[in-house]
Amino acid sequence: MPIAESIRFGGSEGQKLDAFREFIKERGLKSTRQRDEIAQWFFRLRGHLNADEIYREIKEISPGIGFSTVYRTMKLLCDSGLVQERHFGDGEALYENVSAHHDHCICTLCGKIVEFENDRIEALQESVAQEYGFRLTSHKMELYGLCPECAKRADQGLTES
Amino acid sequence: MPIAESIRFGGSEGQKLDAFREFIKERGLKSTRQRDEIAQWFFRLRGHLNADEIYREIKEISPGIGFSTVYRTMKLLCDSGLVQERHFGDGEALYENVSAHHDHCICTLCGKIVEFENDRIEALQESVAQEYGFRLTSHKMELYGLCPECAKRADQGLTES
DNA sequence: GTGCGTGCAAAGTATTTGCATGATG
DNA sequence: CATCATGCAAATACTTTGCACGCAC
Repeated sequence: MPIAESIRFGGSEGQKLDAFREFIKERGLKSTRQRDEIAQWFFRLRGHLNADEIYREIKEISPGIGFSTVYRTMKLLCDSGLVQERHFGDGEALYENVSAHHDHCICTLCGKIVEFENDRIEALQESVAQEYGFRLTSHKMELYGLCPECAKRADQGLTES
Repeated sequence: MPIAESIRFGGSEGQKLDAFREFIKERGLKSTRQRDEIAQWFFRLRGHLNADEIYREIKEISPGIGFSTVYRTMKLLCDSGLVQERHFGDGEALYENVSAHHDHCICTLCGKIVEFENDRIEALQESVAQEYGFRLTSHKMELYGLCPECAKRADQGLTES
């Protein structure tokens, strides 16, 4: 176990940065200014960003940086287990920090994303996996529908048509 | 409710084709040979196909067909609610017939996909959605891990390294 | 110094769009 | 016969790769 579970799930930014540096060293890779800057900045975030958003933000900190470095570093971060890549709806990759297990509720109208956790669902997932002999490593659960605001708006809209 | 739920979930191919034609008429669109051929052929399938696989298969039936027609028709089928688009792992779109609600267990080594249903999980999803005021329309749940064969192979492999 | 990392540009994928022609209601 | 659909090619969006130079170990 190269990176302690306790750090991977919910460690502070500093711990995560250390864990990432350690991961890099273990692989015989090199610690660079760009990798540090992206990682340090990203670990502070909450939410889901695509590659372009990350690139535009990180360019403020690290002006000369290239798009490929962002992709390569995000891939490294995913390999380290500290960050996860997601694909909601369309095929664009969104990155988020791995914290505790959590899943997503996504509004199909306004795109709002609510995160939630449910231990009973997790337990049932494990039992389903056992039933098929699968050894689980991760999961994704996405609930799609209308958020309270959009649902209300949709109901009001119904009276017009 | 333009298309009856009973047809959308688990109707026969013929019922689905009728439902699709009706959907097209409702939208003021036109019924064409290509749309019928793609729909009729696709409704008979089970499993998950990408656009390229669909294109290559449908070309056997409908030689002159274009890639764009496949994409446009699959999008129409998704709009009709009879087919669903999925993105497992990477960002490629996979299409599948909507049957009963079911979810997926995916082997991260060999790519095997097992489908399953679990009413208790569905019920919990509904209660989570209520908690946040969401009105659910659909969901995706994917469990990632090693299938029995790959898990066994991985265990044996461990003794070598 | 060696080898990996970087930034750029170019190449790859997967998907969408513009347009002239053809088919449908 | 007006409108929508088709097939092609070009365009787009997102991501990866090749390469020359630079930096970390």
